[in-house]
Amino acid sequence: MGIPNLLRFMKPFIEPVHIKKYAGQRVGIDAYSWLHKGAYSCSMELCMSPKSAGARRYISYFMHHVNLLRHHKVVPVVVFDGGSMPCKSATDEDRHKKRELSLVLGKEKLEQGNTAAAIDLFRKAVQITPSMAYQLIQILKTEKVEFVVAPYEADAQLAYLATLDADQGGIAAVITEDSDLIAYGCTAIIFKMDRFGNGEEFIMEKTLETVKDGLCFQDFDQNLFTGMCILAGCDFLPSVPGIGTKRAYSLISKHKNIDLVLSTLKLDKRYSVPDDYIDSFWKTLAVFNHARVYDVKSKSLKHLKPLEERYLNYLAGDLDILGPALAPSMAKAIAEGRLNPVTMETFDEFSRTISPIELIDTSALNVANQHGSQEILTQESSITICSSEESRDDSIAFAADEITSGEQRCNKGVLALGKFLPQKHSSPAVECKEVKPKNTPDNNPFKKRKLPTDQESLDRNGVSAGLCWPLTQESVASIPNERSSKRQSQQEAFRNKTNKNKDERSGLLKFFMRL
DNA sequence: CCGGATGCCTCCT
DNA sequence: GGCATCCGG
Repeated sequence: MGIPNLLRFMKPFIEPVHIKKYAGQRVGIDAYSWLHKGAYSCSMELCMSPKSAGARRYISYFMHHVNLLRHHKVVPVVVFDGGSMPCKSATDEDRHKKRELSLVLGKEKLEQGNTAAAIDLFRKAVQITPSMAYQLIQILKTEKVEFVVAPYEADAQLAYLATLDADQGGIAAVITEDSDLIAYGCTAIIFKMDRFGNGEEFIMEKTLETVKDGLCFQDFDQNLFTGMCILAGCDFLPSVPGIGTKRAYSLISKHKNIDLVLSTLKLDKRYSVPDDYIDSFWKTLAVFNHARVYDVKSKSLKHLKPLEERYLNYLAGDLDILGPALAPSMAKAIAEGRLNPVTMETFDEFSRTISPIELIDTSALNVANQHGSQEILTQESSITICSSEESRDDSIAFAADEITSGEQRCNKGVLALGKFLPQKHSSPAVECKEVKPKNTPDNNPFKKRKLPTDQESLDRNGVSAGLCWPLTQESVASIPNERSSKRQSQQEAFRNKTNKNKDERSGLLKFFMRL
């Protein structure tokens, strides 16, 4: 849901822009926003006959926008969400249930012959599945459009790419609908881009130095800015009741210090601050600062902003709030769209019934040919993820999940795959079919804090509760050594938890050692 | 004035 | 996901 009202609040710093401003540059695309809008045009088909040609109109929509960018000599870099996408938070759970209800009601209406009402309900039932993303990826590959599947949040991946130079695979701006990009400190964002290339632009640097409409961020650094966003409420942590963007801004603006803001808030009798709020706040800030992203160069996971080794050790047992680490082979497979980041399944080739070329309509192809893949290829992008060498990937596909099969991906199983996965290949090959991922890892435990419905997640929260936060600038400088024994036991607990899932994992391990 | 809850819209014609 | 609107503190 992003940060409620943040865009409206930031309106004075958002200006009209046309995409041609970025001619000759690389621009990142939050795939979810175009997928969702595109799906709206074929919601009924997606609900009733997901494998029909009509159900792929969302791909035409997407490619139209891609080709619009190419037409203006902008190089698109498409970024998909990775783990934990379908079961993000409690509110997502609610939405999911509402969508399922709409689907059922829609089918009823259709049977009754009330098409108009049915269409209305199907629109409310639209969901973006990994399968849809996978099908789009096949087209992006044939069209030589660069893409990457983020290990977790696409937003974090986009913010990371925005920090890199173009020759390192970086992007000059991000196209999205999601205000979270602001919280991640993304340098340049284009919101609400329409099919003609008009949008609204947010530039972080400009915002931090301009005074407008009584708003002034001149004394804000990135942490204060992100802190303001977290206070106003975000997907990871709901705001203290009564606090929205304006009060968040006032508080940060007044104290210019997060510790002070939090302690002031805690003492203020007008608000009831949950006991674990301050703790959670710092964790959330750590997620926005150090989220796991995929580094194309090293083909492994990195942190959005570097997390120094000593902090890594310090946080050892608690790093799962960033989502489990993934072995490079796995991170790579996810990033390249070969592995379903939610279920961790690869697939069987039989699940894919349509060849990529059949998925795209001819009009899209014509436009593509006009503006040409050629020029895109000649653009220097030393890091093109989807290279032709991977044509073998065409035989692999996401399991063709129906639009209705949400809950199987919303797995309550707790499994930290992460740092205990082997980093080297060494073992005999194992058939894909032996990969048994039914009990899939829950990718972002921190988010699950919002819905601690099962005992395991409660246990885990119990474990995290005793950890060594916060990571304020002050406290980071003086990490206490005396906590080492505590840390040790936490690590041990973590290890035990991981071992418990060893068997479930072994199939996966064997498979990935082969990669 | 401020924040929160609610309900409608995103496609394309 | 956003946005407009109305309502309650």
